[in-house]
Amino acid sequence: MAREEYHALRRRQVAEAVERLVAAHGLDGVTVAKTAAEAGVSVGLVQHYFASKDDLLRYAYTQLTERTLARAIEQAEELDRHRSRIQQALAHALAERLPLDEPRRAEWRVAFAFATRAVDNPNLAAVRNHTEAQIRARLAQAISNGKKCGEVRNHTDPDTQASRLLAHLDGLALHTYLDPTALPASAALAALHDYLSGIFPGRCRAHD
Amino acid sequence: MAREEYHALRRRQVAEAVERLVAAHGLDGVTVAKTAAEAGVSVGLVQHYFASKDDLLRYAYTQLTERTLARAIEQAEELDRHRSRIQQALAHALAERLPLDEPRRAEWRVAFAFATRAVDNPNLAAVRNHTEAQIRARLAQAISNGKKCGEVRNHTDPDTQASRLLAHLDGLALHTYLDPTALPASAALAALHDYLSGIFPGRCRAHD
DNA sequence: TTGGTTCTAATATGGACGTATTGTCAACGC
DNA sequence: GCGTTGACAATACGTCCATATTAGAACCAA
Repeated sequence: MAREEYHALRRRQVAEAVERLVAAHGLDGVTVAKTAAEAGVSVGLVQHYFASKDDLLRYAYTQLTERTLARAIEQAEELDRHRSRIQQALAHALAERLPLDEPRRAEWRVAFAFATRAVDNPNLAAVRNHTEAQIRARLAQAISNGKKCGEVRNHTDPDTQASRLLAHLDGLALHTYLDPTALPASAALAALHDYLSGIFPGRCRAHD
Repeated sequence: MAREEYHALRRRQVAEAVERLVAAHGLDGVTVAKTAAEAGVSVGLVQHYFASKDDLLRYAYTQLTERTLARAIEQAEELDRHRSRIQQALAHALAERLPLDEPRRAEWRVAFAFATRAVDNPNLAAVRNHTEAQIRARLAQAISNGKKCGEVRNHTDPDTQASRLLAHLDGLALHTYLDPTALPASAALAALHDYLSGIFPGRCRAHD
């Protein structure tokens, strides 16, 4: 294995340990020593691969956002290949972001922990805003496509609706996460579908 | 001043110092020593009035939620007295929860910090869920009133819509808070109004 | 072989923090 | 008057943490 590959691999191993710790005990529960133990390495190794704890957290967060974004894109493209309605494709892709079951709940927990810390941490904020901008752009593109296709009304503004959709999604996710009795996962999913129906009231006139 | 009053006053003074610290430096920035300094008292005093740091935070959070809830209710009742449309009254009351300007941003920051910590802290979670339930109930009541009045469609389910409305609101607040460039405060407010228009499409047939 | 990086580990350091302990002083009941 | 209790302050204690330091092992170059 090339030296560089090895380097990247090690960093990923440690970053994954961070994720597990955040999922289990929150961001406050992450310490360098615990991370090293979780990854089965020494503190020195962690220090060798990361200049500081902040550096470590930033890397872990970047890793996480890139992975989830890639998965969402893949989801959307998969459904696109099957010529589903845009609304359907979005519903599936966005549902990935809802804490519907335990694995997704854990992922959301980690992503959210980082997002909130990003408020006071410009490094993390940069990572978050970059990813969010990508997602928003893709959503806007999807809505724009919907207009050409006839699923979306002509006077709909893609950028505005994309922002609102994302906010709505995260609001549902937040509430389901914080108090699942008040907003059960199924209710959140139903709300997402209804909201999407509001943006995509029509039928696609034709596929190609 | 009665013994008990004095006691309550002291506790409030300290809790207010906690709020200022959270607003300025986040929940992580709150230490017992800093709280004492901010309140202009000694560490011993804080210890005297609060059994533990957790106790202190719980009290501060309770204080905060009660105050904001009372303000929202007052807002709504004020507008009710002026016989505004229910939609208008809700719009005003709910806008209080959006980080539209610096003071509200600071308040939201504090409330949000506690809400997120509530995930790992059953004590704080109890405080949060209790308040949220009250708000949801009032929203549902407002929507229900809207049905009787003709502002709301007959097939609308008040509880469901109240939950979704609250989630939407918090999603907007969250996004505006985390990245005001992506979702400016004005856009969040506009989104809230549009969303409310969806629930309240009609006109009130009559007042009394 | 020698010498120098790179990788990994163990341990040291210094600071921050929550809380316990102790002391002081005033008010109050007896 | 005198002990007791409540309000407050100062400081001590023990823990945890990020990071610095030091040391050794592995590998490659000269």
